[in-house]
Amino acid sequence: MKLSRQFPLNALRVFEAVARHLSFTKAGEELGLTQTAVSYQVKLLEETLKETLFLRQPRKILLTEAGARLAPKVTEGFDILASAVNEMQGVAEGTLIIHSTHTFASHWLARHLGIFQLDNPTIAVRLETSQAVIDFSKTEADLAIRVGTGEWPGLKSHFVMRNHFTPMLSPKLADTIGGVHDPLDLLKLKIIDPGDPWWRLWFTAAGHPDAPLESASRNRLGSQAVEAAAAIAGHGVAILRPDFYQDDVAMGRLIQPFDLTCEDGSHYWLVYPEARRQTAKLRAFRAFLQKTLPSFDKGPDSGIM
Amino acid sequence: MKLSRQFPLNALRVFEAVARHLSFTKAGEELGLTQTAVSYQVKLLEETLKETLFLRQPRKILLTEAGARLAPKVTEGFDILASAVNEMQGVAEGTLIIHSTHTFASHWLARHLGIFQLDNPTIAVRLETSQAVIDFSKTEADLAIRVGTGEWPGLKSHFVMRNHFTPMLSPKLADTIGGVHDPLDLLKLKIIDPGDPWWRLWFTAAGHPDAPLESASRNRLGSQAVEAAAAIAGHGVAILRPDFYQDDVAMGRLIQPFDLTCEDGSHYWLVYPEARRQTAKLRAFRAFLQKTLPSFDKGPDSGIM
DNA sequence: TTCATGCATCAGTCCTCTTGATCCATAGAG
DNA sequence: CTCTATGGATCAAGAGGACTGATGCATGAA
Repeated sequence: MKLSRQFPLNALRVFEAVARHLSFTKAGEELGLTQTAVSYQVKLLEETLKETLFLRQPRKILLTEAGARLAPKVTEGFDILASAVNEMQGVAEGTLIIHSTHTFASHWLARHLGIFQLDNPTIAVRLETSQAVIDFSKTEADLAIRVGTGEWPGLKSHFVMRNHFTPMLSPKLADTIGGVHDPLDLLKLKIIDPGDPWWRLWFTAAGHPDAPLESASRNRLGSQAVEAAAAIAGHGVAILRPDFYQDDVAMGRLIQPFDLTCEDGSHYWLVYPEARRQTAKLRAFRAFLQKTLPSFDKGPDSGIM
Repeated sequence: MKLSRQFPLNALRVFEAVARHLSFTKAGEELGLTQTAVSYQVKLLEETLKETLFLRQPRKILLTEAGARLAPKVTEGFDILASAVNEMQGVAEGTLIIHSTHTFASHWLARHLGIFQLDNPTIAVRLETSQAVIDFSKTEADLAIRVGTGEWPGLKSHFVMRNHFTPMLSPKLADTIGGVHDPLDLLKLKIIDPGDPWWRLWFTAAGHPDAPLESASRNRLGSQAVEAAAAIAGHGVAILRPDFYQDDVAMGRLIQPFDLTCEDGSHYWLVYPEARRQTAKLRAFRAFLQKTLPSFDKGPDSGIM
């Protein structure tokens, strides 16, 4: 209780309202307090300052000289505080901070965010990328795009898209072996990061669970972009998310030899703290995904994509 | 508790300190709170604003963008509030508001206040006169000079001077009857306000309780100055406080024919609310009276004057 | 006179605020 | 790499402050 005694801010706030209305009762109405409470607070302030602030005359009150001198500056002070809070909230509402993996950011968000910004010209977007799973309490972010199962305690998550993958390579490389027609053809080429579990999953799905793959332990975290670059350069076959490389396919830099795609159970999700669900910018972003992605919020098992 | 919920001012104050120190613990020390209390208040504010203000990282905290935007303006707001209170108190301490009867103000205070102001150049004096007994809760005043018995509930009173009186008249008028040598000589002249009870008291004290005086009921409240003016103009004999007319005596405009003075039990007192006893300006004023008036604070029965 | 208005006072209640203990994560020292 | 110090979060408990409703008082208006 010490704080309120050192400097009775609430009493000062009540005083400010009373000074404006020149009425305890009216000030109480403005503040949602009873006249009794107002009287109490004013008295408290007067005792703290050791100055009489109001002259209580029957049926009306007047400011003393001290009170009259105090009131305008107090009003100014509270105005600044109020506007500070308002502006802060306004600005905060007007900036959307997105954390995403580098891959998703560069291959999907970067390409579609323009639509969001056209639809929401008042919202500024800040896009941050990081491979690590961010902690909303330690990092400044309104939302994040994460890969996982969609289960994170305390966070609300919406399904964004499946995280499927399939081998991709440059058409020139395919030509060196007369084209890729069978999954096993791939083994004639250099496999980029053959230790990636996705390879085993894919070959298994293709009916070749025993395909001879080196089982190096290297994790592919964060390297999909590098692998893609290597594949485009013709250094080998990479296992990639085809969605993300449609441009490269269209430009003839990559081909997807098989329709077969695989999944490992983890997908892309939009996540944010449960409590912020209702902010305008979040609603706007959800609406944007809804409009742009047919699969949005439909769960990993319902959508086709 | 409603006020603090609508807009948690104390939490804002805590936030301000934390933002300056970038430390919950240090802010707590500044405010005289524990780290726990600071943590609680910050959390409260964040929940109210629905904005994270600090990023809690191990062994240090950072302001979020929202927090960084909020902090400087909040500091400014509190600075203004603090300076408002300080200035108000400074000004209030620097102004002494005296309420006095018109008579005492014009005949004693006006003549001696110069000394007080020389001794206390930092204190501005505002002198208000009124016949009515003022109510400190309804009128703005630091102290008052009152006539009475010295007993007022809730007020501290110091004896200032006896309220004695004696007949006074113009020397020219005295000459018209060959000088005033015996109290009964006065009856040869016009008595100004013969209904004034002071006349009866004085004649009784002079050994003539049966002096023939008209017993008009008119009260002399506030009219001493008028009576004096009439006496100076030679219109008759007035019963006055000799102290207040020493100048007129010195200038030959009035004479006090008899040394005998009377009292009616009421005297001049300095009064002020008990609670304000220790303010600097009140101490200064008491010291001034002490220095200037031998009778000050000695009680009506001890002093000679 | 009687009524209406507006503040002060009082006693009681609710719940905010604060504390102290404890836990946890990390940076830095050795 | 282990150990220690630092700094914040969490928890339960308790004190005391803020608020309410009823009542009283003084005054201006009808």
